[in-house]
Amino acid sequence: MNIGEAAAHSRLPAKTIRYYEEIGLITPLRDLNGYRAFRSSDVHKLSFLGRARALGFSIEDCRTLLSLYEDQGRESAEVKMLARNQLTEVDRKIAALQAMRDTLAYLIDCCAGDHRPDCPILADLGAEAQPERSGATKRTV
Amino acid sequence: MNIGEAAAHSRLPAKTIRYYEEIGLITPLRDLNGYRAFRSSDVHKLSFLGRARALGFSIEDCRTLLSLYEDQGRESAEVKMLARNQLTEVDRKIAALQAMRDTLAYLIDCCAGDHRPDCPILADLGAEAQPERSGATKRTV
DNA sequence: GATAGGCCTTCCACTAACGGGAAGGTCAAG
DNA sequence: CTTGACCTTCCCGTTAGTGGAAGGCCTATC
Repeated sequence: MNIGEAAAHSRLPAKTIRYYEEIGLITPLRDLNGYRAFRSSDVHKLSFLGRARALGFSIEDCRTLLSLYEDQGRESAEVKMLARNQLTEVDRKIAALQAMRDTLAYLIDCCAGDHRPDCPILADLGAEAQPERSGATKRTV
Repeated sequence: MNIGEAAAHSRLPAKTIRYYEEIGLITPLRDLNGYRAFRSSDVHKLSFLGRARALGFSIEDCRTLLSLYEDQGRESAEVKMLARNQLTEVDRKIAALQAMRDTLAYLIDCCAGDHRPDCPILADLGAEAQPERSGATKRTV
C-alpha cells in the first residue's frame, strides 16, 4: 500500500505520515522503487496515532501508548495514569480558556463598539498595574 | 530604566521584551553603553502586551490593538470586532477541549487500571475505523 | 589595581508538530 | 511519447518565545 492509500485509510495527511516515520513512530517497508510500502499493521498504528492525537496526547505520549498497545503484558494501570494526566492537562487548559473567555465577554459587553473612540477594552488593557483598586474593572488577567 | 527593571515592572521576561523589540512592538531608546533605556511609555506598552497576550490575542492582534490604543481617533467598533473574533476563537478551543475531556473521562471510567493487561482505553484507540457500529464505544474522536 | 558578581549585549540553536513547495524519479493511460 | 498523478528527499517557515554561549559593562570588595 502506497502512502496515498495509507493516508486515505488512516485519515492522516501524507506529510504527517512521513513525519511519523522520521521520528520513529512507524517503520513501513520500502518497495524496490523506493516507495513506502505500508502493511495493514502500519495503517492500524497510524489510525491509533490519529485517535490519540485527537485526544490531545503529545507525540511522546503517543509513543508510549503505542508501545503499551503493542506490549501484551502491560498493566492497564499505566495507561490509565497517562490518560488521567492528560485529562488533568485538558482540564487545566479549559479553565485557562474559560477565564479568558469570561474576561473577553465582559469587556465586549462594556464596549459600545461604534464610531466613537472611547473603548473600555483598550482602557482596561492599558490600565495601570493592579494596585488593588476596588471595583474598577473586572480584571481577571 | 534597564531591561531588568522593565521586566520587573511589566512582569514579562527580559527575553520576551527583547523579542518584542525585535519584531517591532516596542522601540526603547539606547544608553551610550548600548543598554536599552525604557521610558515609562515603553513599560506601559509592555504591560498592555502582557494583558492582551494573557487574553489569548496573537502577536499580530496585539500589534493591531497597540496601534489602535495609540490612535486617539480610532473607532471602538474595530476593537470590539477584534475582541469578538478572539472570543469566537476561544469558544472554539474550549469546545474542542471539552470534547476531548468527555471522551477521556469516559475511557478512564471504563478502565480498571490495575495490574491486568486488559485496557479499554487502548482497545478504543486501536479499534477499527468507525463502520457505524451501534453502541459499541462512545467514540467522539 | 585586580577580581568577583551581577547585570547587560548579540547571536545562534531549539522547541511541537507539522505544512508548503521545489526538484526530480516512477508509473499507468492514452 | 507525453501527460498527469503519484512518489521521493530536502529545505524553509510557522508561533512565541526559551536556553545558552561568548563577551562587554558596572559596582563593590580586597
